[in-house]
Amino acid sequence: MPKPSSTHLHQTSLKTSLIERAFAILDQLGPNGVTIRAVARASGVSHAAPANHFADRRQLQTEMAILILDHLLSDVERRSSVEPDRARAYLLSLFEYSQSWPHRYDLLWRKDLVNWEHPQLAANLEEAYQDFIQSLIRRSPRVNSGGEDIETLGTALWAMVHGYAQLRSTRIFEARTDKATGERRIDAMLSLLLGAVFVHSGS
Amino acid sequence: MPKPSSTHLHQTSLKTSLIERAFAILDQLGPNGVTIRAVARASGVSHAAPANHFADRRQLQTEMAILILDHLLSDVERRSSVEPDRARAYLLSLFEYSQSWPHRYDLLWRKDLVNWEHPQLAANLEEAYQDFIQSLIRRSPRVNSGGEDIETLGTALWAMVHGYAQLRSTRIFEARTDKATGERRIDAMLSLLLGAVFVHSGS
DNA sequence: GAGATTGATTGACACTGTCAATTTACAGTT
DNA sequence: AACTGTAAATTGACAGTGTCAATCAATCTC
Repeated sequence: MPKPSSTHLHQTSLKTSLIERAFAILDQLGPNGVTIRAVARASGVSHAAPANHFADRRQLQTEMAILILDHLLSDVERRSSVEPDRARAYLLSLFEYSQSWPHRYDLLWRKDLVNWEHPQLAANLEEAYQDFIQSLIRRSPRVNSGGEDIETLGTALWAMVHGYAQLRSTRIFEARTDKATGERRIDAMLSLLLGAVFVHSGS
Repeated sequence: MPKPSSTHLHQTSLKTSLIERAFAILDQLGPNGVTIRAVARASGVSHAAPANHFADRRQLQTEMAILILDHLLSDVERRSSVEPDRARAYLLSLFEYSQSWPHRYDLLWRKDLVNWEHPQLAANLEEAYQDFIQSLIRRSPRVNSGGEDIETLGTALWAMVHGYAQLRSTRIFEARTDKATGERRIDAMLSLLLGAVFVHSGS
C-alpha cells in the first residue's frame, strides 16, 4: 500500500527522505554522526518522528547497509560490462568503493551498527559472494589444485581486498591515502594470487 | 615520578586500576561498553576522576590499544619460539588473537575510538610490520619475482588474515564461528599464497 | 608551619536513544 | 455529512553519555 499522494506534509514519504538525509550525514560525518535526532533535525521533523519508520537506530543503519550493498553491487555490474573478468570486477569494485565512499564502507561492516542477521541483507551478500565464486570458476576451471580449493581462493581474495581497504586507513600500508597507488598495489596483489594459482596467469 | 605509596586512597595508582577495569568491561561488553563513566563506576571513583589521567575517552582507548598491540606481539614472540617460520608466527598469531580476544581486536582497528596518529602506537605497529617483512625476506630470499615484490606479498598476507578475521563475524565465510575450521582455512590460504609464490613451498 | 600543586568530587550542560501520552490528519463507513 | 478508527507526527520525560567549571582535600616543597 504505497500511497503516492502525500500522507501528511511531505511530498515524498518521510521514510525515504530520512534515509536520504541520513546518507548525507553519513558521507560527511561518518557513522557516529548518524543519530536519530540529527537525521530527524535534517529532515525538519520532530525527534521522535523516525520511530514510526525505524524501530531503533540499528534498524535505520541496517536498511542503509542494504542500500549500500546494492550500490556497491551495481558498481560491480557497471565495471563487469567493461572488464571481461567478472571476478576481477568484484575485487576492484570492492576496493574502489571503499576508497570512494569510505564512511559507507565503514558502516557496512560495523556489526554493532548493522544487524547482519537481517535476512535480506544476509541473503544479498551471500548471493553476491556465491556469484563471485562462480565467476572465479568460470574464469578458469583449470586450477593447479583441485576440488574446493577454489572456495579457499575466493575467500583469500575477498578477505585480502577487504583487509587492505580497512588497514589502509591506519597507515600501516602506504603512508598517504593515494588512491592510484592503492589500486596499483591491489593489482599487484591480485596478480600475485591469481597469477600464481591459475594455470594461465591473467594480465 | 611513579609514586609507589598511595597518592590518595588507591593502593595501586588509579590509572592502572582504571585500565584494568576498562579491559574487563571491554572483554565482556565490547567497545561500546567502555564508557568513561562505566569505568569510573567499576573502579569506585566519581565519574570525573578519570579525566585526571585521560584527556578524553579516545585517549583512554588509545592507551588500551597500545597495550593490546603489546599483548598481541607478545603472543607472536611466544609462538615464534616454537614455530621456526617467524612470518608464519605473525600471521597465525594475528588470526588466533582476533578469535580469542574479539573485542580487543575490534577496538584496535576502530579509528574513531583509537587515535592512530599517536606516535608510540604508530611506531610500534610500524616496527612490527617491518619485522614481519624482514622475517619474510629471511624466510626465503629466493622469490619468483624480484625486487620490492616481497613487500607486496607481505601486504597481501597481512591484509588477507586481517580481512578474514573481520569478515568471519559477518558470517560470509563459514556460517559458524568454529575456531578450528577457521585455522584450517587460514592455513589453506597461507599455503595458497606462500606455496605458490616461494620457490620451495612451505608446509 | 605556610603555600602550592596534584587528584578527586560535585554539579551542570548539551547531547543521545527510547518510551508514553497526546494531538493531528487522513480514510472509510453509515 | 458526521462519526469513527487508525496511522503518523508532536511533545515531554527519563536515563544515559562526554566534558567542563568550581570546589575540596591531601600531599609535597620550601
